[in-house]
Amino acid sequence: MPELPEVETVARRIEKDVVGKTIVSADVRWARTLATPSVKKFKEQIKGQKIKAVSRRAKYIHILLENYNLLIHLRMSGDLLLRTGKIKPEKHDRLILDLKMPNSGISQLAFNDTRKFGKVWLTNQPEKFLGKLGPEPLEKDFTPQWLYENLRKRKRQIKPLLLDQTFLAGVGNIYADESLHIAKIHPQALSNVVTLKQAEALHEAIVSVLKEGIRRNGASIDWVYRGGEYQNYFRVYDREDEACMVCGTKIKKIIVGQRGTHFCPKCQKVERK
DNA sequence: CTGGCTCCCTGAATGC
DNA sequence: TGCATTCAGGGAGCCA
Repeated sequence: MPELPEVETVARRIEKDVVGKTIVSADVRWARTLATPSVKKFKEQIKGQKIKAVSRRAKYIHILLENYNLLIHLRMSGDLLLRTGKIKPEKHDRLILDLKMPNSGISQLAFNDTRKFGKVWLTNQPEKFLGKLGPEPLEKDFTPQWLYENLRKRKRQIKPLLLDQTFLAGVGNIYADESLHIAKIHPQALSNVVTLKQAEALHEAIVSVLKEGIRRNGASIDWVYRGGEYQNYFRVYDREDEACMVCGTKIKKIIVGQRGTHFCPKCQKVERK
């Protein structure tokens, strides 16, 4: 499921091929994919807009246009696909943008999303939707000290807190489980009793796991999101009853904050202080 | 402030 | 074999 590394991979993949092109028309194939504005306004506003840049913020893909910002959230099963020429839509295409260069033919940017959880925003106030997000884990302002202080400020189970996008941006279920295992912290440990040493270990684990995910083009789970390799390197995620790579104990799966959670009961003990 | 629950969806897995 | 049911999962919204 697209988390920071998968979204980064998708953004980098399309960037070269769309920057500089002009959106000549939009085919909205599933109206509820548009968070804002209405289908009618979306089509009017996006028509003729030139694509200036593609970047990522948290799990959003940010496509900068001349007068607007196109924000795309892939949620569970979304993907962006680039096609050359006039090709008929594929199953699960929810939005198709026809792109054109001055001296070349049509190409298409398709938002394909099996489960229809994904959302697209067209806005001139991107900060309205991105402003409440926490820091980027791969940027300079995410430091061990910041993590320590902010974990201590809250009193929550640590895993749901890592998944909270207003706390830290971009971490999802897979990378949270992987990070906590590397840092040897129980997913239900309370954030306010984490030690500086643990926070430092967690910081390093989050950064390394996200970088490794990006290096392997993300993780492909089941039939959702294709092309990544990171699923071959999972330590705990999707490894229930398999041996922990550190101590050999069977990995356990429990529900934490309504999310499937994988951890090693020996390496990741609950802290009681 | 926190946590729990529901909703949005489809396709794979499971049940009979 | 085939039909019906169950379930995962990111994030918003609601409630306690």
